[in-house]
Amino acid sequence: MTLSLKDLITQALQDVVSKLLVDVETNKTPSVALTRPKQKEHGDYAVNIAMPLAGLLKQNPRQVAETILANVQFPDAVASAEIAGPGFINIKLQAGGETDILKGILQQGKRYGCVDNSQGERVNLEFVSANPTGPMHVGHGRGAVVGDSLANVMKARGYQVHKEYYINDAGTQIGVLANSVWLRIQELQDISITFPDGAYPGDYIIEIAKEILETHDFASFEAMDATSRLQKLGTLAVAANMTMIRSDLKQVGIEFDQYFSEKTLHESGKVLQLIEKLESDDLIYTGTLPPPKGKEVKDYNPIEQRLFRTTDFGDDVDRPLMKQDGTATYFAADIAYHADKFERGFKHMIDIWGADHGGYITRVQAAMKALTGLEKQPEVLLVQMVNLTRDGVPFKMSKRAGTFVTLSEVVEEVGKDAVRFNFMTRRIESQFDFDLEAAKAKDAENPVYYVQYAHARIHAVLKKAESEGVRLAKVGDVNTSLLTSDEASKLIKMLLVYPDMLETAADRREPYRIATYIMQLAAAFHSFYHHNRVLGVEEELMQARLLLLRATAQVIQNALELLGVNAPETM
RNA sequence: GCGCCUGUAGCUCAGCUGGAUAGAGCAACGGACUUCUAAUCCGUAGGCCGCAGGUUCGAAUCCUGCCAGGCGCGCCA
Repeated sequence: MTLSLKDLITQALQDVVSKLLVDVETNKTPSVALTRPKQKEHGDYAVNIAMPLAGLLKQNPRQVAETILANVQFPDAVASAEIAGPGFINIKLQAGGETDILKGILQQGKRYGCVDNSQGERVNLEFVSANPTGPMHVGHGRGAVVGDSLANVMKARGYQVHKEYYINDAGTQIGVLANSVWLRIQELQDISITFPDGAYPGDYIIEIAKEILETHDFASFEAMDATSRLQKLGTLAVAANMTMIRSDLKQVGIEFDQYFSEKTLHESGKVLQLIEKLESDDLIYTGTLPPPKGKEVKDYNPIEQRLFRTTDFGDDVDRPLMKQDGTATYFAADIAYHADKFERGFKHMIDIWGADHGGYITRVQAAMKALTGLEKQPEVLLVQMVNLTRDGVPFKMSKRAGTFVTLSEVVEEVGKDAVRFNFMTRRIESQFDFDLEAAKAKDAENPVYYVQYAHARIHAVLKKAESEGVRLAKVGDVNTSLLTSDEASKLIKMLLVYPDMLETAADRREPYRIATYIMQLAAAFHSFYHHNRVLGVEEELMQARLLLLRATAQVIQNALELLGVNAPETM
């Protein structure tokens, strides 16, 4: 791996820092961090290292900066370094010092910004995991898009990512689903039914009922006893829903490496084995839980039950693993699931959950600590709620009432690219107001068209060049140091920052950075385009500008691909 | 009552784990198409960074306490 210019400068400074600290007693050596200053006058890079050092050396920052500059051995590409403000060191590079890297972008192509690492850390990334009781709604869509993009960035930065979907195909909800389908099946046979409050009212249940009747005799269900009928219908309905969910996911360009069924955990006995193990490790005792806070519980009656000592591992209260009816709780299955991931060799797990599961994090992590000794596993990313509006008027979403808006409907209405890009324009910690009309609008309000337009524009120029018989010079022969205009410098800077941006996006699990970045990159390009003519200028300069355009197109394409968004050549 | 998330321009959001004069887009106003795609660009205006303390050379960023909004708090998943 070759060191970038930035790395070389950082190293040169770091060496001096270590030397200066030789005689100082300290347990920490401040690390040099180059930044890109906002103001052009502050040079190409700036370092604040003199400030933290000043405290340790008991000198004033500017003095320290002088000492550093007197001793540092910068690489040749550094034109000047001067002290500014309270003690910043501003570094200016030779004119065109970094423009060479543009050539690297074209040589690396799709790999620019990526890290090759076959030894990269294995990570299990679980996301979406929407219940198989209906189609995906918009809220699921956000988690899906974020998860998929995160997987892409982390892969690009050398992690080995395994994408997993946990199917909650066990528990009472499946019973409700099965019953709802059974009612609809009877209804389709003109049997009069009463549809209870608890059942799922959505029309998709009728579709599922129809589908099932296409391959199964009504009589065969009638012949069964109620329990096995519901079991059979549950299985069929889950399968139908998963087919639907997978197609919803495919519609936004998402596929998983593995779909993991909760049911199999129960059937294989893994859940019970887990409970037995905890029993034998003396982590379970008989006790009574206090009544819940928050809401009034009228008929609260304390029950004595077997409790898992999760409080010993950081949880607020101990948790039951078995319900009164003798079946396992969701929590029991979930820790069996995460334990299974661990057994499959994943020491690092990331789960993406909806904000409504926030209260669940501590108990799962506590359980995992008890079982595996791992700290803070799984690493949970909470995605805040999506508030859907149309022209500013909110939609009430309720799966129960059947009034939710499906992801599929939204994708059909506004398109995959707009959905994916829009979901990536905000940090996951902030709630998302998703307005259907705004997302659909093909105007400046919609950032996805802004960036796609930039890409298409570049290709328009390239095509024009081709049609005019312009022959692209060999990359190595292009004189990139001619790219000196303000707009060109800004654009080049944006292109150079790309690998750093990807690194933070991956390491900090902040894939939204990619979207923010592309918008800035597109802005830098549009500005360049407007002020610098590419075709028809003097040959050498034209070749340099064409190279810059190609590099820009490459980076836009790479970045959009990570977001699962198309980079069109014409619009 | 407790836990998690949020509060930055009229609106929607960035602000690179403490740096230099807090930035974009939309909306408003004023400009730029005989010239590579105007789905674009350039400019003007717009800010007690929720409030109050604290930490330090330096705070939108870290800590504490309030205020406001969202989510959650029995063997539902």
